Amino acid sequence: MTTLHPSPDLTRLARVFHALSDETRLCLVAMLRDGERCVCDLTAALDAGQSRLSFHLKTLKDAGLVQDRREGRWSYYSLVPGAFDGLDDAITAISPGSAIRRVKARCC
Amino acid sequence: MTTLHPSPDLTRLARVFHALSDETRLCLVAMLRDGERCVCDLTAALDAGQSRLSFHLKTLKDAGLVQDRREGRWSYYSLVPGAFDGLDDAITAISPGSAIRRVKARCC
DNA sequence: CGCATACATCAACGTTTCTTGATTAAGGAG
DNA sequence: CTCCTTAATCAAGAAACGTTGATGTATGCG
Repeated sequence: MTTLHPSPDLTRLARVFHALSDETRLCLVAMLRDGERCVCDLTAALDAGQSRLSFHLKTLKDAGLVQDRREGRWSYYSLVPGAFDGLDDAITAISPGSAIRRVKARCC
Repeated sequence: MTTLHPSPDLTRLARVFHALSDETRLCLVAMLRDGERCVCDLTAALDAGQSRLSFHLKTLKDAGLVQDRREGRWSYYSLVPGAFDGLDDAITAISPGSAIRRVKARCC
């Protein structure tokens, strides 16, 4: 769940890439690189509507890239440790030599 | 154009990720890892409609991930050398320490 | 308690993306 | 030239996506 290494499942990989395929979400990831942030900070920094960010944060969360933590009235988001490690490897893994064989039966 | 290193422009990065956010396209990338392939081979291997693959190949091409070459009646597609290098770096680059500052003025 | 804040969720809408089948263009075989 | 093949492109429709404003749900303050 935290790293892409073990099972470069195509569906999951596609979802991760989809999560990263939006500028707003890339900005969110960028900000979270600094560390944990509450939604209000992100909203202020990005000058974006609250429900809009909520939507994008959910997308990132569903892709397993960020996690949230409630504290009082605030939600704090942060990057899932290691979630970005091995993205290159995952791509490389989509190759005849490795996990692709399983996939091939299904799609290639 | 071939590598992501020099300018981790958010728009371009988002487009690359979008190109990789589809299972069919990930399969295509996987097959092209083996080397150059003509469209008819890809169509046969993926058991997909011709115009469908043409669409996805165009998407990958527009993102700068694959290139094509005409030879007689056939079109041969292959991965753009180095296009996948530095994807990790690009993600890392979306961080407060580096190019993000330029971006921040625009979006963060 | 009532009220304000922080955030998620929903509903509606416009936009983009993907799929399918038809058409078009260009190459080669006869 | 005619016909077949390969593949790009187009047009139409379906599905997914992203935005906005409204509503819902906690939490905390007075």
